[in-house]
Amino acid sequence: MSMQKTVQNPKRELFQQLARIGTALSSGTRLEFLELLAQGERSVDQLATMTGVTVANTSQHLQKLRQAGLVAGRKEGQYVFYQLTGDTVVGLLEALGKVGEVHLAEVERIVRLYMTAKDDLEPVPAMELLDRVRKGLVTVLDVRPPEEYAAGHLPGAVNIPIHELQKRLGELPKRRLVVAYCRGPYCVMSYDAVQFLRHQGLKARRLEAGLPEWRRAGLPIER
Amino acid sequence: MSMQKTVQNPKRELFQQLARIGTALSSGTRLEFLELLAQGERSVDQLATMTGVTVANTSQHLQKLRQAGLVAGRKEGQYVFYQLTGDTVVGLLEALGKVGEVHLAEVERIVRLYMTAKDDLEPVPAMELLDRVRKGLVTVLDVRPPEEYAAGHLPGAVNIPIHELQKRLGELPKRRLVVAYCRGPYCVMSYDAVQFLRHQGLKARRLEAGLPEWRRAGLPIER
DNA sequence: ATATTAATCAAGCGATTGATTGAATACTAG
DNA sequence: CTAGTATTCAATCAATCGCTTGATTAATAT
Repeated sequence: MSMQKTVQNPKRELFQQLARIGTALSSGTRLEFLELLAQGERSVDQLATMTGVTVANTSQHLQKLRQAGLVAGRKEGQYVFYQLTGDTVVGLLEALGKVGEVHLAEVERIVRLYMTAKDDLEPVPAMELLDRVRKGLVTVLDVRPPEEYAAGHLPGAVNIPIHELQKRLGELPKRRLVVAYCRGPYCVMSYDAVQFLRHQGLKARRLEAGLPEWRRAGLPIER
Repeated sequence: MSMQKTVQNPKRELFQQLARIGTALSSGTRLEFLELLAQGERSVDQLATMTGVTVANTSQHLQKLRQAGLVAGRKEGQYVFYQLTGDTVVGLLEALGKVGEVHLAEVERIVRLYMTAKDDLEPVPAMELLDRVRKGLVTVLDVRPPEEYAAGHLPGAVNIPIHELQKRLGELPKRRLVVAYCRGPYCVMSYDAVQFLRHQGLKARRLEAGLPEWRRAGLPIER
């Protein structure tokens, strides 16, 4: 009943505040929203339909994320577009994923199971790629939907959404190395693309990071 | 009532698992434990007395952290010593703090209020320091308790706990630059030390990171 | 105006959380 | 063995969480 704002230990108060961010990360659904928002801004019902979550529910989740300072909303017409508040948030998600892969057996299992064997599809480090692209030694393939590609993509990247890969196979070089990427470390599309291309006899590898990580690393982006 | 393990979308399952880590970070008390454990391993009641939390409560928190894969326990005699499972966890805490400082107004306020004006006590980047230490241009001051110093410290660092700083002031050079550090970005001791030393007419600055961040960056450590 | 669509608000539900308390295990010292 | 200590387990309770439902507030279109 007492509403006294006990001015406690400042450090404790600080951790209490940081814990609000932790709470924001404590729901799988919210993490899913964050990963989608890492690709660019989205409206509420875009997020709702993409995840299959109720609109009202989506709205509430977004408000929790906003209270934690992770996202910000921008009203345009009757739409409200949300986006991440900065690259530090992408860094936080990266760190979270890294810890999960290393220290949570269950996560490691899922990654290994569904993201196709990592050993077989060894990824390309981001730094290495830039050089090779400049020298024209590799073709960079963006397998995301055209809207996401339009909002920003790797320099010189070709955009062929994963579903059109089969019929547009001719656009890719037969001998040169193709490096595929998509949304991030947990985006399955680039895994599938590499697997498919290899099956077609092409030389294909996967980019280690997705676009958000690429941008966060301060590497150039094309529009 | 139904306990069916709905084999849903693998990505959803993955985020569900990562959310467990988020849940572990959703309590200020647990974050406090994590920060303490970043200094080195601690027994349950060490942590309990350091934070003023009940032993039983501490034990339960630690178990949640363990279930999230963030800490691991090692039994020795009648004690159980807990420690972080790896440097990735330190990285996660760093990322969390960074997001908080940048995007949570409340955190920024607390840091500015209690951690003493940042502008006035501009910190030294870690990389810069290593060079200057090798050249003998600066004195590195570790203001943590002797036990923590013994468990690992910066190369060539002098250990003078914050409480003994006044009476052992003679051990520090009057003209040379003194760089103080302690546990991490939210450790107030190094701020206080710098403020005190400056008041005594010495040249003093603060190290940006604490020991955990230093170690995580792969920089050398002395024992 | 009326209807439509996007987003939020408000109330209610079962499930989970953080903390307390007291008992139950371990291990050590005498 | 007994006494003491460190840790965990088990039960409890208020508070919070995630989600659903239905109403409400905006902006757009007819």
